[in-house]
Amino acid sequence: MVTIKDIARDTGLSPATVARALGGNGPTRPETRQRVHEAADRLGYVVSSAARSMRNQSSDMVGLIVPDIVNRFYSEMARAIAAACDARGLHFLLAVTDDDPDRELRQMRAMVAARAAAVALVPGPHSHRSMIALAERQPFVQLVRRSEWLRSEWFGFEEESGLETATTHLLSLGHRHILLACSGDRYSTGAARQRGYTDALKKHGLSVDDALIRAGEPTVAHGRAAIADIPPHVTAIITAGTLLTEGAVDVLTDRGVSIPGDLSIVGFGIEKWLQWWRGGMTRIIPPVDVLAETCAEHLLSRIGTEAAGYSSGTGVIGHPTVFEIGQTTAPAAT
Amino acid sequence: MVTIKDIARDTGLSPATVARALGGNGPTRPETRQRVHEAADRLGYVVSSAARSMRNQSSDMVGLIVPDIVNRFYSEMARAIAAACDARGLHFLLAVTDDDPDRELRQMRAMVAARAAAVALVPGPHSHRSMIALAERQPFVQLVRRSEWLRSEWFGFEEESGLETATTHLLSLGHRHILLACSGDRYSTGAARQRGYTDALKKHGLSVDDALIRAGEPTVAHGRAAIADIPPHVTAIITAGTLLTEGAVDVLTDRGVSIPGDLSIVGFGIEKWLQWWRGGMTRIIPPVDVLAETCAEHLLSRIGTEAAGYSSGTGVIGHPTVFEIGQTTAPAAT
DNA sequence: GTGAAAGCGCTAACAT
DNA sequence: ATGTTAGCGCTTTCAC
Repeated sequence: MVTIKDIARDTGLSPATVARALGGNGPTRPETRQRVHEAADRLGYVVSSAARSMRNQSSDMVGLIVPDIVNRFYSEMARAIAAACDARGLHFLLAVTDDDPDRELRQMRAMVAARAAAVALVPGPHSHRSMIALAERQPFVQLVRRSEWLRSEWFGFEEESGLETATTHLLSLGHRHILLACSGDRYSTGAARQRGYTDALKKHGLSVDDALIRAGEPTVAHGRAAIADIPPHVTAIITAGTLLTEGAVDVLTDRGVSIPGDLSIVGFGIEKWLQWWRGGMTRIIPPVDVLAETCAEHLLSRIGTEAAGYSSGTGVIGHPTVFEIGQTTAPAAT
Repeated sequence: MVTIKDIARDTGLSPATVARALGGNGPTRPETRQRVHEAADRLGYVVSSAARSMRNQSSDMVGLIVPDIVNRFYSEMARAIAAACDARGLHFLLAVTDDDPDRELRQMRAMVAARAAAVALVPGPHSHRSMIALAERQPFVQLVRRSEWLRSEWFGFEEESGLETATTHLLSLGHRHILLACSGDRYSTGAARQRGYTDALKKHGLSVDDALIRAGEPTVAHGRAAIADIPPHVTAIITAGTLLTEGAVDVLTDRGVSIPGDLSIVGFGIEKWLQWWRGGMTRIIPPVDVLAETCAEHLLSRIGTEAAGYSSGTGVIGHPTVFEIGQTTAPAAT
């Protein structure tokens, strides 16, 4: 391994001077700098970020912990944070939890072990209590979902109003029995979306039929399962999640259900295909790119400030979702 | 920052004993280990991976450098590598290049600076020459695309035969003027896909019309541009890339082109919606999940072996693609 | 403008 | 089974 010492030996300078020449910190004659850089290139020198962060007591890594990097929701976050990091000379530590609390904890420990400059987390269900102490050790934000224990800023969406709008749309079309596929209340998003749905029903003076709330994991599999049996009086469904929408569409396509003739459907997501499916799906669109940008900026701006800079009441930013009416919802048959 | 020294002071032991108790390496009395762990938990100790990698002359980081993490092609790779890392107690450094050679080089330097245990790269166009030396410093593989300069193992797809199959399919349906949207030959995949297309034409004794090969960047924008003007005698198109397919579908939907009545189309990709679009798109499917798995296993298995373990002729693994015939291709009008 | 020296936190070698 | 010591590569005083 080529070190600063090797360059010092090669150029006949001291390690200190070499470091200054390379880092551009202290004073160095331009000629010296030249000579040092030439030697560094020739010998193939690359700094050791381990040594540097040891000395500096901080690294240039920013961490992101997500349930699933294939999900576009989260890969957009990764893209935005990676871009923001690159612009600032920071680097990017990605961790995937698969919504497993143990894995989540391991990854959070790894972030602390790496002395990450900042960490963003999409918390899974039942986060371990020891996450709290780990989160306090650097600037930290929660994304999309919010754990009740973790005191931190949060960047997410106004899930309730999104679902309320969607539900109201169906009610105004005359639908009275609306099936909701969503994630369970162990996920803050699942809970919020259920609230939005039930609130809309209550505002219209309707009672909530618990059998029509199909809560489960936010997966394609649950999307399928949630509509495996649709009671005959149901005339509309809402799939309140990207993967749930995908699973439901898969089943509906297989069955050859006529949309919106037999059934109205409101989907959820940002994927382009939603606007191509059956002439364009009526859907809830979380503006993920905006959120990702906002959050990346904020998180990185907090680097260097005190870690636990969170004062309760601040920094809870719910971004509104967009509701787009397409061809998959129509008045209920009378 | 709580260090081993603090635990040593707290327990009245020496730093070395504490390290042994925590790491489980050297011999320690169970009772001592107990005491040390209790103190570590109480004080909130988390090991410094910087210090550890400095001492060990190696880190527990595995790097992946991709053009675009939102592209499912690459997020699948990330998922597979992240999972494989987690299973082995390694961690995951992700870098995004946006197909910018400068950014690619910066990210590769960062990997070397972090003394990554292994690195996988999806090379962009015109990789810098200095990538060569950086690649040699740890186990290294190329993914999907292949740079001619970089000597390393490669995991990708049999792009040529995939395109040849697709083109032959259209030829056998009687199409004689087939437009190809693809990436330029600065991308190894673009070049290979073009070869597959022209080979098929030549085998059928047809000449290649260069005006029908629309090469550009692998982006949605180019997918749109490539079919902005379709010459009247063209009866079929192939969009040889995921984002190109997306862009083309967007335009075709806007224009209300009848598929396959007016035009046959062969797409490319793994996304679920391809099988929903117009009753299922005829398409080339690269089995990305298999490739990702294979590559992750291989890369991690090489950790600890000599870095430049590449002998020419070895390790060029092109995985076959799948060709699925859907509802978007039909016999050419006569 | 340059050099000498110290120390970041950890662990392995060696001594007890 | 535990303690002592040294050093990984870098940067930052502090001298000169």
